[in-house]
Amino acid sequence: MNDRALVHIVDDDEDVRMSLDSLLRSVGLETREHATADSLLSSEADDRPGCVVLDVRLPGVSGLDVQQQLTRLGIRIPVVMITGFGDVPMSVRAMKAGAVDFLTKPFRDQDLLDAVAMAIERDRRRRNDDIDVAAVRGRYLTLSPREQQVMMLATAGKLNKQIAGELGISEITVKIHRGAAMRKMDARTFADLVRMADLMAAVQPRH
Amino acid sequence: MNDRALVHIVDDDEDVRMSLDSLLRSVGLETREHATADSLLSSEADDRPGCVVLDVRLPGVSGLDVQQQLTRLGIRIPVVMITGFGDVPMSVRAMKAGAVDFLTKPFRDQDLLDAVAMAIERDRRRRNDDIDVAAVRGRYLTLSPREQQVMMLATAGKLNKQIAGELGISEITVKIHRGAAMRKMDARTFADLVRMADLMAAVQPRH
DNA sequence: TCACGGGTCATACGATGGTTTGATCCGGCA
DNA sequence: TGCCGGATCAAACCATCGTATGACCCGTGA
Repeated sequence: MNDRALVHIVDDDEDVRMSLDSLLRSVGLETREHATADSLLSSEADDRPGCVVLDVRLPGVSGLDVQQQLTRLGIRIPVVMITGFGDVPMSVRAMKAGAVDFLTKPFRDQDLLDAVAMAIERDRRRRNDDIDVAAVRGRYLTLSPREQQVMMLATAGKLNKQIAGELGISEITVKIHRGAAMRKMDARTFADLVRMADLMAAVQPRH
Repeated sequence: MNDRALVHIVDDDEDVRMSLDSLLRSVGLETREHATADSLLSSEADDRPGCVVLDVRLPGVSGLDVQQQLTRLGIRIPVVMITGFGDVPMSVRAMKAGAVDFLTKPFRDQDLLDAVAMAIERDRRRRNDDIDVAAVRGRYLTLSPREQQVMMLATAGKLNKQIAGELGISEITVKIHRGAAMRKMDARTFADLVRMADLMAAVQPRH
């Protein structure tokens, strides 16, 4: 509901690319064509929702490896797999790796469009979530070290008095840091602050 | 790390069942054999982690339909699909529906054991999460209607004074309800209460 | 009829939270 | 050298929270 979506088409067969391209454009989607995996990987990150339509059979590397590489690079764009020579283990691997769909050629146009629509919707949601988390995290980084400490201890349920004890400072100083944290985090209430702390803790925590 | 896991084997071929049975028992897993989908569906719910090893080809219904039916019934036990006659669309449908894995016969014993182990681990985690949510929800239900209202408004960030205004009661009464909610919810701090409210809101909300 | 739980409220008190004013100290940086 | 942000603290003040005591009303069920 925000930006115009962009679909990356990765297939070494130019005819297939053109065909997919015109199909996707016919429903109002913008597209980029890539003949190789490198072309996709070297394309600059787009600041809008989108997905990748990825052929499994590519010159050099497999589409499955490309999918894995995207994950490894932290590029979490949804992938719709297509292939002319698919087998079950291949499709299962792709789906396990998070593919939105796995279509075997020839597929019906509508099936691809459905898969792409689903992928874009998924990306849109993920991006919105990421934006929220990034905003909170960004504000958190503007806090001074002490303010960050106080915020974490406070949202963990500690009283100002306890925080003061743990940090070896006076309670009045804790209150000042706490107030600054609330202001900088743009938290109207303490409940907001707790939720922001949880939001930051929910993602990222390298297990 | 809690209870002994239970694996349901659903296959109409007795030889296959026995073979799977002995394989799974050989690694210390407990099993139940089912020749039909109905046998599985009519088996009582087990109060321990487990999974289903489900043949796609069953007399009458398809394993895919059984999987769907489990979901529809709210039985969220993980499913490992196996089949002798699998094709890509079938495997994709199963994986989309949440299957842990989709193996085509003949498969290596180790592949099945890996899939089952993964499924059980997933179930264990889900069950632990469910237990936490159920415990909180259970305590929430012991709150009187007023106490529930006050808890929700408080965790939404409202001040006692505002809550009193919205409910048309005095602030002192709000404090009493709030205190009772804290006690009954077993929340040591207000931050705990906020997290409990979020935990309950996170699941269930039929979107 | 009585007991009980739920809901309501007042008074009173103490603990906790939040802000302002004003001040000191320190390290980095122009 | 002087400025600035970060950190520290005190005093004073007010708002808010939390709980205890005691009280009243009401509907339900023993």
